[in-house]
Amino acid sequence: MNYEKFLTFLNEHEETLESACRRVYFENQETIMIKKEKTAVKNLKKILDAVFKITYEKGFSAMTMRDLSNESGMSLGALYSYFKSKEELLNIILRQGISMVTRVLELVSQMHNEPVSKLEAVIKAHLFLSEKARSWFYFMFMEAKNLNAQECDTVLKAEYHTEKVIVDILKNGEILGDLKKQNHILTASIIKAMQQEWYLKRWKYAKRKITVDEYADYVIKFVRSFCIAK
Amino acid sequence: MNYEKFLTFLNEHEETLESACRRVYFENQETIMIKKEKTAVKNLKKILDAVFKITYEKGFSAMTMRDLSNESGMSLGALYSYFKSKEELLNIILRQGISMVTRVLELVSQMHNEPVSKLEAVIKAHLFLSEKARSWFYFMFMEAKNLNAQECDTVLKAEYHTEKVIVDILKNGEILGDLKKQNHILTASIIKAMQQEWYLKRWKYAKRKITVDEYADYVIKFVRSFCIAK
DNA sequence: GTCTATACACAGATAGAC
DNA sequence: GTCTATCTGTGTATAGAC
Repeated sequence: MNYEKFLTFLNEHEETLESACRRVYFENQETIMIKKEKTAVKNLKKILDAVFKITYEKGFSAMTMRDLSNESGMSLGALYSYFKSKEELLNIILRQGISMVTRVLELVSQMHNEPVSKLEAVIKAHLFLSEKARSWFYFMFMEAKNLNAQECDTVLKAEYHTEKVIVDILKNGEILGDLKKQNHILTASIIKAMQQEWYLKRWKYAKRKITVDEYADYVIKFVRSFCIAK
Repeated sequence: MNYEKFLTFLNEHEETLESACRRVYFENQETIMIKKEKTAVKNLKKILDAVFKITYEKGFSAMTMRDLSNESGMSLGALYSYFKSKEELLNIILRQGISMVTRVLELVSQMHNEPVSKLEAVIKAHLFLSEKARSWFYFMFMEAKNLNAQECDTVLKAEYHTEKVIVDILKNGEILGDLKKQNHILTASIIKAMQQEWYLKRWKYAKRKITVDEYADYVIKFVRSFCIAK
């Protein structure tokens, strides 16, 4: 699997950015006051793009509603018919981001049985997804801590869930004898750290013209050298 | 080297949190309106502790001066005799943090010659320092992007500098035949990612009772399995 | 050196015209 | 559905008493 093939895979499974906006619309129909789906989805996309852009530069809490109005090209009043407070906007984006990651990893995970290929597939899928939706990933990482207690718990569960996906593969591979005996939690954490590096320091790799395929292959080599049984 | 020995090492080289505050005082004497060193250093420590605590919970830009006043136990007026704006406070903390990291890594780097032991020493020193000054590291990572262009450049240079320390060791080790032929920049980036993981997800390891010594040893094992020539 | 009181700007959010 | 105008609370920063 490389990045290009992964994009095709995402399209086939209705996991584009546009369908993410459609999900946001359907899951928040009580608060979104717009009736026409097409209008709502189109504007939600404009809003999200603007949020990601501004937040990348100054963070969500420093972003003012007037900033968002200018960047999205919509008026203050119009914005407030898509969410009822700035805080709710934050929650909506984070919740949808988490469910997107979970869905995709689940899909990929079910496509493989053998531990080594499953491990590689899951690592690559996460990297490729973070490349495709990099502003979303960056946003989730940087803004998750600014949530209220309840929403914060949702994020924590997601963190543990993606970790557990890796841990389970490592455990199973150890039993089958394909993978070395190791501390599963520490290995999984380190793998997650390598994945995070990609979307947190995207600018560095862009500047050095390192592609996501090159980075992914290097991570896999690194992980293999430590995990594979001899 | 373990964490306890590293703390002794820091004390011997005047790299405590208190001396960091003293440096802040001496390097900003034009803007700090307090004359008595002892008073200034004591209050700067209170201010920094309060900034780190509040910022960890809600981020720097969401921290109000009133929050800082309450948490530090100093009045608004008093705070403004230690820095002339909230933005300047941010700059001061980031600049001092960067110079602390640079100094310590330089010190440790000069104590070793042989590539493998030098690599391990530098990796561990960074991890141990981030453990000792974890709020400072967390703050630097999360708030660096909210700087103006000039200050932002300082941070970038620091990022490249710490990366270069590792790259140089890898190159030298390759020449001497101790380390494998590899992409030095990618390996260094991945090592940095593992170091970041420790201070960014400190709560996770605290909850699981994983100590910095355990984490450091695991990182070293991981790196050795990939880097050492056979 | 530190405090309280306050200036003044700007934030989030809403009402009501179109 | 979207706009403009505006309310009201809260932000940073300062002035001047102690």
